[in-house]
Amino acid sequence: MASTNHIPTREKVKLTAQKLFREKGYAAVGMRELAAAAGMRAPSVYNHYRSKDHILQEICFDIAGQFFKALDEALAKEQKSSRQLRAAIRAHIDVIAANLDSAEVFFHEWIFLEQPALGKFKKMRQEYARRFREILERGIRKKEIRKVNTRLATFAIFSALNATYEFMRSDEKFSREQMADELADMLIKGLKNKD
Amino acid sequence: MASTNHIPTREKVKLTAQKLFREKGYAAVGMRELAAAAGMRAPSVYNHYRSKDHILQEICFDIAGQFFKALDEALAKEQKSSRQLRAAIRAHIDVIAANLDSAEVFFHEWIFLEQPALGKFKKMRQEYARRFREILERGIRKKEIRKVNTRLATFAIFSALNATYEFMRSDEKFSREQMADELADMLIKGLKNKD
DNA sequence: TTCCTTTGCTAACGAGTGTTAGTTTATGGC
DNA sequence: GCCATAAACTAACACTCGTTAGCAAAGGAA
Repeated sequence: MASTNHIPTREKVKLTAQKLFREKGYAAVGMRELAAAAGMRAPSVYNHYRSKDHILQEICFDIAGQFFKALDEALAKEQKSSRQLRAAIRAHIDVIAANLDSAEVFFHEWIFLEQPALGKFKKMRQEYARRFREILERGIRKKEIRKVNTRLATFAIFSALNATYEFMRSDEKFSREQMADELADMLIKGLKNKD
Repeated sequence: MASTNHIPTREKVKLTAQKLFREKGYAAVGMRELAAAAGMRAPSVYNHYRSKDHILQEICFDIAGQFFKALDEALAKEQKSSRQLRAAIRAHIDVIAANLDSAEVFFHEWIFLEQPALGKFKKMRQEYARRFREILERGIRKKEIRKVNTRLATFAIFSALNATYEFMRSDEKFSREQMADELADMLIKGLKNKD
């Protein structure tokens, strides 16, 4: 039975889960709470999802797919490394902005995934990071980017980017484009004044 | 009864909690599991801590105090803004490095604090961020730092710094000093090559 | 050694957990 | 309208949760 908002019930469960998991943490949200927030009783959720873990899996892997897709598309448009870096940053932020709740779940709650999905997810995270690192390494080889520890830099870039959800929640006066540009500037040009 | 390692039992409970809360998340670690890992039964923990929440409080507020202390000491030694920023970054990383487990609990698990501790903690976070932002704003006024959105920059800096625990766990070949310097360089000078 | 306090234990409480099984209701197709 | 299926429900299972109460053991001081 589709809900009254024309959102399919399964989708509603997922959206509700994203929100609650993000607000309270996966482990602290029970199926009864989730079901009630979605407008049903807990056992009904099992008509749509096999288990609580499967909800988490779908949330995490869906948005992971979006990050990869956005990155691929962004990289396909640019050749120069610092431009690629900027485009990658932009792509990453766009995905976060379009999926605030699930992005937060993706960043924080994946540790609760059960095997074998957990192992698969870890590999995906590593692969995505590797692609960012490649951009940096290419840029270093071409002398476009300073010689840095690319592993450390990748960690720093990701965490800076991944915290943008907090900023997005607190200040809506920024367009995505502006924020992406400012962040990219900060990371690429640094904070020090050149005057 | 002090444990056989000459670590007071209460301290052992705390260290164990830090580790488990960080590994599995506060909500997913039960008192029975925590007690067993500390070498006792769950009800015995209540001889040392009033509640599970009080353990979390002590973890969070203790390290918060360390962050503030380290920051104050670092700022007292420097006057120039970009040097202050570097010192602040260094101080922050030092605290993380010395308290890997509790730092992670501090970053991720504070949302589980119960009121009124939660409200108090949020204020502390904001105050700490405000101090960083002040460094940036002072530097901008003195033209030492580029004109940036200081709120966004503070978010980015913090998250970049706060993710260093992940890097510290994965690669021990770096000294703290080196890592602090490289991160500070990345944030202050940026990634782009000036050659 | 004795006594008191602290700290460990066992047993249990009242509450919550994810999920299954079976029944009832709603929906969609003919 | 009828029928089959999907999706909602209730009841309940087996388990876990944080914690209290009371007893036992250990440690420290006199």
